Amino acid sequence: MIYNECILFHGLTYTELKMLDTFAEQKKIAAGKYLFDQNSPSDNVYNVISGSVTVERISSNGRRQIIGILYPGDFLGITNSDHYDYAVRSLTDAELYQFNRKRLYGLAKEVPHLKANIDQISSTIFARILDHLYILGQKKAHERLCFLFIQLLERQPGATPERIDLIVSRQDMADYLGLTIETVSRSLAKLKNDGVIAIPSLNHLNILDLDAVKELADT
Amino acid sequence: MIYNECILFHGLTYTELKMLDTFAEQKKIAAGKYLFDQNSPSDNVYNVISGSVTVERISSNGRRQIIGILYPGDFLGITNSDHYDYAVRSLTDAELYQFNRKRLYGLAKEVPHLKANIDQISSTIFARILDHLYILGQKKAHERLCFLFIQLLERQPGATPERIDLIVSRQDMADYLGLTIETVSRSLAKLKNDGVIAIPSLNHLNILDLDAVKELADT
DNA sequence: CCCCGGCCATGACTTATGTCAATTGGCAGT
DNA sequence: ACTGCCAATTGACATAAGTCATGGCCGGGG
Repeated sequence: MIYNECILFHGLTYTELKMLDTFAEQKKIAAGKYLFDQNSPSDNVYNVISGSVTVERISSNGRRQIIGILYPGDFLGITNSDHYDYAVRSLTDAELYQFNRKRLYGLAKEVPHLKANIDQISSTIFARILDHLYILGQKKAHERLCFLFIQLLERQPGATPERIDLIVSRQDMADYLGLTIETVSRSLAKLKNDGVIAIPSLNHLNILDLDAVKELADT
Repeated sequence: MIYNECILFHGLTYTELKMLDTFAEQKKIAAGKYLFDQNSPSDNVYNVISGSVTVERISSNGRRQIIGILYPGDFLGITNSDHYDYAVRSLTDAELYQFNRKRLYGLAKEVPHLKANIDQISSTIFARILDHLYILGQKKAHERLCFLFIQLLERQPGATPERIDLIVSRQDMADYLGLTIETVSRSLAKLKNDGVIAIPSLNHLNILDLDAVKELADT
């Protein structure tokens, strides 16, 4: 059990942690690979240790919606269904902890603290999805981008307003925000012209006017 | 305890049901009224008994996003947070069961079956939100409308393809689908012209080509 | 060092959706 | 039956976003 700061483990006894450990596995995945596909059986719950992954849904006609961008500490695969209704792809080389779902849920029945932690995680995910839903329904392109910036700033390790590493491609931004890549490009240009942000290099974002970004992103 | 078919109660003993009953109250609410406002303390969990309500989020600048349309049997207010991050408004006169949230969750700790039922409900809500998110990110106006039609058809009591009562106004449709009322009107006209649907009167929908609607709505 | 290929940016144009305003249509109350 | 009201439709127009095409930039492999 090398990753102990995880919310899943809060308040558990040493014995309980040891039991978790019996069905936890460490998993590595290369950048751009899929951890699992949409509709595959929901055998495991994962916890991101390092790197970054996206949760995405692809429809029969090829349109893709990115549902979430996950960082170390984040969970995925928590569901009551017997299959995932999304796929998970790595943005970077990534390491994850993999827990057998059935056994994790079984243990959670015995250990109230563990169950409470899982519920807390679900609740956080739900709140994020609601924000995202609102953004997609009501916001214009440049506002959606600001929403993304705030997400990156708040959640990406090491991010500061002065420097945020854009590990997502323009296409990923588009798929996360329900836009096309060209609209993303143009909206970035607009925000640059307005002096709200700067993009010193392709994959570096500098938020010049944080208040403006927050205002535009506001849910 | 007059409403016994509810999923929340599946598998509970008579004694357990009696305990639930001690903190359940029946609540009536007139059409168009708010059951609670956004950011109000999350004191209760509700179960819709009759009528229909919407879950909605309104931002500081006045834009409104309807997150869900709920029917008898549906739950709302399930959260781990101490406040709701949405408001609930009735579309029709409605009756609901109100459960004190703290006491319900307390009982759920004692009664694993009850906890499992709550988890099942949360899971269903989550799946719906994911579909909705995808629709808002990727679909055109007339496709979004078809998505709504399928929702109504599947969930509204008494709905058949030949006759669906539109208890939602055009504005509600717009706010649910992230569109304007005019676009809703025009997209309805388009679907009528294409022979996919008919609207015999303002609030009655007749799906003429169900396959086409399903195809357009597909998530 | 140079070339190639994958992103990204940008321009020109199209289209979907939003905005504003006028009109219609149904319904309730008199 | 008339009136007034509210919701929905429709038209004319504006604008945001999508589409298609081109060219630039940068990094990796030869």
